[in-house]
Amino acid sequence: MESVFEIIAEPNRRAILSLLVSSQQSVGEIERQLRMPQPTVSKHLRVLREAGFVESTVDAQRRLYRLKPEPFQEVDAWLDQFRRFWSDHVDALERLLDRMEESTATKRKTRKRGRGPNRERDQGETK
Amino acid sequence: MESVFEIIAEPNRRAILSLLVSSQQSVGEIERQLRMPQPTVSKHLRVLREAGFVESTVDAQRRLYRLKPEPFQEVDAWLDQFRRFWSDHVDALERLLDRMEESTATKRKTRKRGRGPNRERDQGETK
DNA sequence: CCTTAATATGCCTTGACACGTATATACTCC
DNA sequence: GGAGTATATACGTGTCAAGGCATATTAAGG
Repeated sequence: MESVFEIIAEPNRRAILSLLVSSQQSVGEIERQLRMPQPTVSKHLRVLREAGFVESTVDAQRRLYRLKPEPFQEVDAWLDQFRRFWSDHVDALERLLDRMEESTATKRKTRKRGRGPNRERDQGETK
Repeated sequence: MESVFEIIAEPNRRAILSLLVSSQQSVGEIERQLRMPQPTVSKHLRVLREAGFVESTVDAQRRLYRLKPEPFQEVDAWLDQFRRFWSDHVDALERLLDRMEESTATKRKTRKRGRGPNRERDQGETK
């Protein structure tokens, strides 16, 4: 189970991670909310912990699990190389929409610019 | 092979995707650069194509593969729910560094704010 | 202590998928 | 149209990880 990508490939693990966004949770709480057998939860948590996605503290017989940021940043870093590329496309789409608006004389001034970082544009190839 | 996450879980596929960032490539070029057997390349390309990561056009007997943006955006969208969380941590780290700088009287004024979007801060729990 | 609750671990089975090797398909050029 | 090149597909095999079920571990509380 090498990479962070293999870790998040598993749907149940993604579900657990999403659950933990709101706040830390005990194994039992996760078990109940996701309706999955307790051993399954524990095993996935183990994988997630060893991969650095979560950490746990002890509260009596409970263990409280919470997220850790690093692995997510790693995924984000990988995505980064593709951001330039895909914002080119978003921009092309926006330009297209702009032209359509213009010609239809639809009066919307500002469109919220998308979530793409690396906004140093201009380097054609909108093939 | 349901989700985009399973697709990018495979190292060779990630390698192919990274290759295609620079420009479109033929199967043979990928094969040579990554030193992997041609059937392997073709199979991975098939998976990537069916998942919408790449598309191909025909150039005589060659097929040129290039990236498509949508699946990457999907991954990015998933990451989004965690960004708030992890930028909290980055911010905490930055505050820490700021304090250290202050006390050591080190004279660096502006630190480049990290790559974290969703910069609507303030909602503690930097436990 | 013994019981109950909460969580972890072990073992087994099963299915998915990556790979290798062989072969099929498609296109080009002489 | 036959040889050569580029790419796709088919099939058999091995590996690995997820799930189910049973059981071990640890803590709490009477």
